[in-house]
Formats: sequence, C-alpha cells, structure tokens
Amino acid sequence: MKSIRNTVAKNEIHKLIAGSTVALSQAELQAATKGLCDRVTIYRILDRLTQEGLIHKVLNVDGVMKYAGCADTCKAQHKHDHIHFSCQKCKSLTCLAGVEASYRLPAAYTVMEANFTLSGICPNCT
Amino acid sequence: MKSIRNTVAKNEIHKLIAGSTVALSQAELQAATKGLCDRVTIYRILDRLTQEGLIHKVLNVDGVMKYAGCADTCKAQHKHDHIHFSCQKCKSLTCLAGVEASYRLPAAYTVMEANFTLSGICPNCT
DNA sequence: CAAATAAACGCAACTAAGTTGCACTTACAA
DNA sequence: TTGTAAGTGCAACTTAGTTGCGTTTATTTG
Ligand SMILES: [Mn+2]
Ligand SMILES: [Mn+2]
Ligand SMILES: [Zn+2]
Ligand SMILES: [Zn+2]
Repeated sequence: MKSIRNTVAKNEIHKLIAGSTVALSQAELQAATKGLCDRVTIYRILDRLTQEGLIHKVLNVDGVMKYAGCADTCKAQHKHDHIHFSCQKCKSLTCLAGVEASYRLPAAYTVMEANFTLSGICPNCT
Repeated sequence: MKSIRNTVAKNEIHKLIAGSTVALSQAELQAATKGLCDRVTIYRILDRLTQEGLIHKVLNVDGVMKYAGCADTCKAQHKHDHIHFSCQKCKSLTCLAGVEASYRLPAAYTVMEANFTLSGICPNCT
C-alpha cells in the first residue's frame, strides 16, 4: 500500500488552492510560492492532491489546466458537474459551485465526466 | 480590404473537415494529407476557415484544439452552443449538433461563449 | 532515539502544441 | 499579362506538461 506523505510544499499548495475563490494553474501557483519548490514538484503535488480527492482539475478555455478545491459537500461523494466561468478580461476561472447544466443526449452515449465552461465577463469585470 | 484566396491546401482541408463526422486536430489533418503542405500552413488555414465561418473550434478534454464543420443551419447565424462528446476509448470528438444544455447562472455574469464537452463512451465503442 | 525504506524532490532532458519572423511563391484582379 | 498582396515553407521560439535518475527526507519500526 503506497502511502502519501505530508510535506511543506504540499500543505502550502493545498492551502493556496483551498483558500482561493478561483481555480489556479501550475504557473500561478509557482508565482505565488516563489521558489518553495521545483515546478515539476508542483505538478506532482497537484496530481497527488487530485488523487486524494482534495482538489479537482478544470481545463481552461486556453487549454491550460487549472485546479480548484473540492467543496465540503464533495467529501460525501465527488461530483464535479458544476459549470465553470472563464472571464475574458481578468482571465479568472471560477467554479460556479451550485450551477449545473441539464441536457438530454441520445442514449447509447455513456457519460463519465462533464466539462462545462462558459466564457465572457465575470461580475468583478462588469 | 484584405481578400481571402482559394488554394489547393485550403480546399483539401476544408473538404476533410466538412466530410468528417468527428472533429479533427491539426495533427490528424496533417496525417490525413501526408505532405500536402507544412504544418504551420495547416494552422493558418484553420485560422482562415474559422474566420470565414466555415468551421468552428472545439477544445478537446486533453487540451488539444479540434475543428469541426459548421452546419447548414449555422449559415444563418453562427451559434455553437451544442454539446460535444469526447470518447475515452476511440478518442473521437463529436459535435452533438442538436443537443444543447440549459442552465441558470447568477446574473452579473455575461456569457459570450459556451464550451460544453461530455466524455465517456461513444455509441461505436459500446 | 536510530536505522531502514519508500515517498518526495531537484534537475536536466524531452515531447507536443502552437506561434512568429522572414524570404519566397502564387492566386487573382486590374 | 503582370503587379501585388495573400499564402507558403522553414527555422526558431514559447509554453505546458512529462520522464528518468540520483539525492533527500518523512515516517515507520525496532
Ligand atoms: Mn471533489
Ligand atoms: Mn458555425
Ligand atoms: Zn470546479
Ligand atoms: Zn461542434
């Protein structure tokens, strides 16, 4: 059984993501931590936190991966079907925690994951 | 007024996209055309076709851009709010032309574009 | 507390997608 | 037919993400 260890870098990065209202990219985390650890280490920490179910990935509209903290309600059962919003002005990517999309697609499709992202102007930039 | 010219490469690539049931990436188009033109040229052709409103972009779940033909109904007014399906087995990305998602998000958000992609198993792979 | 060990890390090298600059070629309008 | 701006090829570059490997360190166990 491969155990997962706690390290300073991991805790710091988890705290940053959990305390952020917007999803963060590896580059943003690296800038925010300024030499705390190597960039490769950040990628590996993000993988671990994702595996542990503490954060979830969101692909931004520019193709760059961002990471957001899992909500409290997520602890019971992970479900990340909420819509995300990508602001074209401030470039922020936000989890719209409560907002889910409904759709009806032809059967024969088996859905395993949903990736819904709207882009436009966020409230802060209006 | 900058005009847009027709070239062999452009026509060939447009035909490939228009005749495909799935969205295609630059790499896939390059493989399908085998030395028709440089890879940079493919990127530039894709940009032009997009600008002309003949194709539209779809970001795949792996962060790679794919391109799909615009539907006939699209000629009246472009609107690409339909859902896309990304198959985890055959890696295909399909426009679900008729299928749109409905959602209700907090006002104060101004939506300009929608990017809805479901992933799972497509009918061909079931 | 000390030693063992597997997880975590740093660094260098690599891949893959996409972009840019510039000289050369070609579609097409005049 | 010819001038010219649009299109192309090639080399170089950027940025995100991955991999291999030798070294460090958190945690377990005696
Ligand atoms: Mn979660
Ligand atoms: Mn269209
Ligand atoms: Zn989210
Ligand atoms: Zn589409």
